[in-house]
Amino acid sequence: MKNNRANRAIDRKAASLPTIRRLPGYLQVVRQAEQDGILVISGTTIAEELELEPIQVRKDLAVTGIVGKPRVGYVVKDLIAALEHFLRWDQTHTAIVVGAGHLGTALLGHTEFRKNGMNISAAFDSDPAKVGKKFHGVKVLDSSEMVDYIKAQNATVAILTVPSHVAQELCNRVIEAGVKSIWNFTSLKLRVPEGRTDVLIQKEDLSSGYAVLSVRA
Amino acid sequence: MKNNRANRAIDRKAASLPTIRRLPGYLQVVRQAEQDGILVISGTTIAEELELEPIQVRKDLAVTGIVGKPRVGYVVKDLIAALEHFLRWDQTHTAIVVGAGHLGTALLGHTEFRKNGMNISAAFDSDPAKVGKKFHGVKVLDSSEMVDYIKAQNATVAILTVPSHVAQELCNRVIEAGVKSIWNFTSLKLRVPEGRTDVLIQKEDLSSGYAVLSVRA
DNA sequence: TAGATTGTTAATCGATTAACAATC
DNA sequence: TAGATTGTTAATCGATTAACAATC
Repeated sequence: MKNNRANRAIDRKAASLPTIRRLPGYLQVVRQAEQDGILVISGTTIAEELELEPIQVRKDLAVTGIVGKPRVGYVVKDLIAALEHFLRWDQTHTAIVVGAGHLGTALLGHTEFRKNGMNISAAFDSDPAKVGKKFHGVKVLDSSEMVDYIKAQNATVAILTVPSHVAQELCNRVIEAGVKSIWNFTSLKLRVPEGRTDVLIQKEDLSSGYAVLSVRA
Repeated sequence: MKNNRANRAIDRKAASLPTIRRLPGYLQVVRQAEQDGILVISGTTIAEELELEPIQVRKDLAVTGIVGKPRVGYVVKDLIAALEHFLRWDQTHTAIVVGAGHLGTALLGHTEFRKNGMNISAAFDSDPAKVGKKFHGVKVLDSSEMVDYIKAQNATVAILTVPSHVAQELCNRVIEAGVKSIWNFTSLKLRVPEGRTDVLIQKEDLSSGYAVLSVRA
């Protein structure tokens, strides 16, 4: 198997971060259209639904490789497939939740993830009171089993919902065990070990959202 | 009392959305420095901590009105105050959580919000099994009491964690009752009633983060 | 056909980065 | 003083928006 990033450049156009972040919104609208029995949808329609500019929608959709029909729009079925494929939501990613606290268990119940290819197969916690319990059908295992589990199950995604003071250490451990993507819900900026350019850390920052809410209100 | 937005323009420089979103990160670093007994901190140091460019940190901090000392940096105590004031985190905002599901109750336990001026005083749900319960010290009340409660408590923020299909209706109801800011955790794009330019809806989008994680991995 | 929509190429806008004088 | 850091002004970079020919 060759380098993933290089291969990807061939079958995908480059997409900016803002574009990538808008794609799920498009997918949601188009999936809804499919539910409503609509077969073809125009960029203009999608734009109205999301209060965006039609030109922005067209440009964004273009990164998926979808080709529309002038005068008509995009074939709904094809557009969904193109979006899902570009997002890699058409394949299963095995994930674990690290930290079975309030937020961690809430994410276990988030059905939307599963619909989009992310299969959370276990949660881990060091609290004996939590170990062995099940939340939303997902079992909480002891942290000491985490590394072996990641290797055995070939988990590629770790969702970090632990207290800040243990976040970096657990980050290191999941990377060591083979995790390729870390979804960091802690308020701490995490660092990847020196030279591990194959690992991605995505920070999910509630305080940023709260800042916008506070300042713009 | 005069128009808030107009007043604000006088004592605050305009800040771009990206800048606003980075401010909580700076605040976190500087609060940590204070904890460590550090009295003065340079933009360079903050930048290193967050893996940003020093010039970006300086430019961002400037929006708060803080003035640093060449050769030295910023007085930690003053910088914290400036950031908190700019973010309006130095005053209390009364908030309610609408929808006491997994995510809603998780947010009730999020202590960081309280530290930053957001006081979640109640949660609302229409499920009789949930009404009357307490999560993390916050009571769940019946949805039918919501409008009266917002008026009586002068709640200005509503955190929406309800199923998509009831989100728009509840959005309308909290606005009607006087809420000025809605933090929308549903996957639905919400609309404010015609002409209500005094209401802000901030979408908190887990699927955007997941998209970045999936595509960049 | 007439007209709406796509997709490309160019223009604009805004955020980031660079350069550098001022300063403690 | 020497040198690190601030804050301002200018340059660059990248994303958004506009214009428009192609097309079904």
